[in-house]
Amino acid sequence: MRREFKKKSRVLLIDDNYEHLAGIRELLNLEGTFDVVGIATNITVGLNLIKKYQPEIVLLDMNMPEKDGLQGILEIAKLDLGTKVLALSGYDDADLIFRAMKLGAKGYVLKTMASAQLIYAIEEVLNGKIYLPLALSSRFFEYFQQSFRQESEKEEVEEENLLSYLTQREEEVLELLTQGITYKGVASKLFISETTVKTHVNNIFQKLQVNDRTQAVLYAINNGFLTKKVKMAV
Amino acid sequence: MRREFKKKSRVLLIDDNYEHLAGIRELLNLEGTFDVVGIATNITVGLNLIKKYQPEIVLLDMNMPEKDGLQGILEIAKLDLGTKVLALSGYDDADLIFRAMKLGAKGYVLKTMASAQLIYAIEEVLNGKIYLPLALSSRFFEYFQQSFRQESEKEEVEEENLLSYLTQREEEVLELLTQGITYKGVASKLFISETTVKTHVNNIFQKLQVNDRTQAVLYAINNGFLTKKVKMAV
DNA sequence: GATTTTCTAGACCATGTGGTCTATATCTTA
DNA sequence: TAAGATATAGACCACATGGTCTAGAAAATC
Repeated sequence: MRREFKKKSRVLLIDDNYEHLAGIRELLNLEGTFDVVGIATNITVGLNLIKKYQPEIVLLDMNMPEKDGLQGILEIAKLDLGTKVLALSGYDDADLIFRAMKLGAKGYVLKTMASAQLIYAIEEVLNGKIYLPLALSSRFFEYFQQSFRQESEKEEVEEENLLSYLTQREEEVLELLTQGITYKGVASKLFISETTVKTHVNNIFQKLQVNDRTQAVLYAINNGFLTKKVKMAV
Repeated sequence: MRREFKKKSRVLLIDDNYEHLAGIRELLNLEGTFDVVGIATNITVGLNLIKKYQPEIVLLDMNMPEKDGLQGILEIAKLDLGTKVLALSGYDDADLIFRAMKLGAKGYVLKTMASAQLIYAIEEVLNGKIYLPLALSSRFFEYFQQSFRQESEKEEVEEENLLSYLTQREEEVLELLTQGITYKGVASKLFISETTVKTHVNNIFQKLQVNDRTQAVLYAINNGFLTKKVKMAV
């Protein structure tokens, strides 16, 4: 590894708990491969220090008063300095983990974890990897899958909606309507007369309980008529 | 643990490679805590065996000809027997991992991994956990974050779209159009005359380069006019 | 202060849209 | 075989919609 010949990695710490802050600084200094370029007890100060010292990685506490950690991740990203964020938290709140990762945190570790694991996490992140301990990734995935389950359940319910009463031909017509095509256009696309299209459209309106094409299109979109084909294409 | 007093867990294997199938069966039988109730070299047969033997867990190969593994996950879920699926694959394809997890796989392991790790994965999944080895979860998260990054970049681009040329009043009118309201309705809602509404609408059409309200509404929806307010509220 | 933009609103007209009713051929289902 | 659903299509009518042009008042910008 010959890490000792490498330049030390610049690290910045943001945590509203000063004790904890000092503890981590101590730990990282002892490790010897890190250079703690700054510490801050709130986001605003932290952002200024980041701009000033351009650390490679920021250890960011998630549970802070005022501007919370999620906001912090966003704002650090906005600086566009390529700063990596390793989220720190006292709790393994699935929602928080999910959102932090979604916003681009490179990792998420619990404060209760062994210091060796923290060091390891930092190194992994510095090496360009994303690090989430097994216990947390497990929580993350439960949340992740649950959100998709809810989505698909909602979709199933939606399949029992008014759209299901449409005949195949009516669906074809509706699909063209959702592209903003006129009667004439639909007629020529489906090789039927304009009046036939009108008949279909009128039947669609009655089945969807709407009065005009705009409402029909809106109903279709809101009830997954279009997305069904695109979305979740396995 | 006293695992030896527990009932053996019913396991089913699906993999188009019979050699591999037999190998895993051997491994699990040696382990002693599993009861391999069936093996199949394709999804269709596998589904029938699942219905028959109702295994607690299915080890499902992702890379199969014809019906692929993702389809398999979906169809096993549709059986609604609470069968847990542990995905097996030869490659750490991020997209495949992402989609498998999205569809509800309880875990994902590589065929190249040590057998002890496979056993561990199976046990974790049987215990109701979701198991993704660090290397794979790392790949998953890269993919996951990238998809969100693209999404937000796309949104930023979209803010530079034709919608931005609309005046405030025109936006108000458009918003009402997206609710399927007529000229008359818009006029009374905004306390202006119907002809004024028409003027606004015509201006909107020109700015959005469309010919009718349906297309305008579609443009608005597709370009985040409505969702912008709701979506991604951190 | 002059210019531009925005919001307002009218007139006129062609055409698209929606409502209703009738009707035939085909196909499915009871 | 009769009944029902579906796809087709015509006629007629009222009105909503879209295109174009003109124009005044207010606000913003230069």
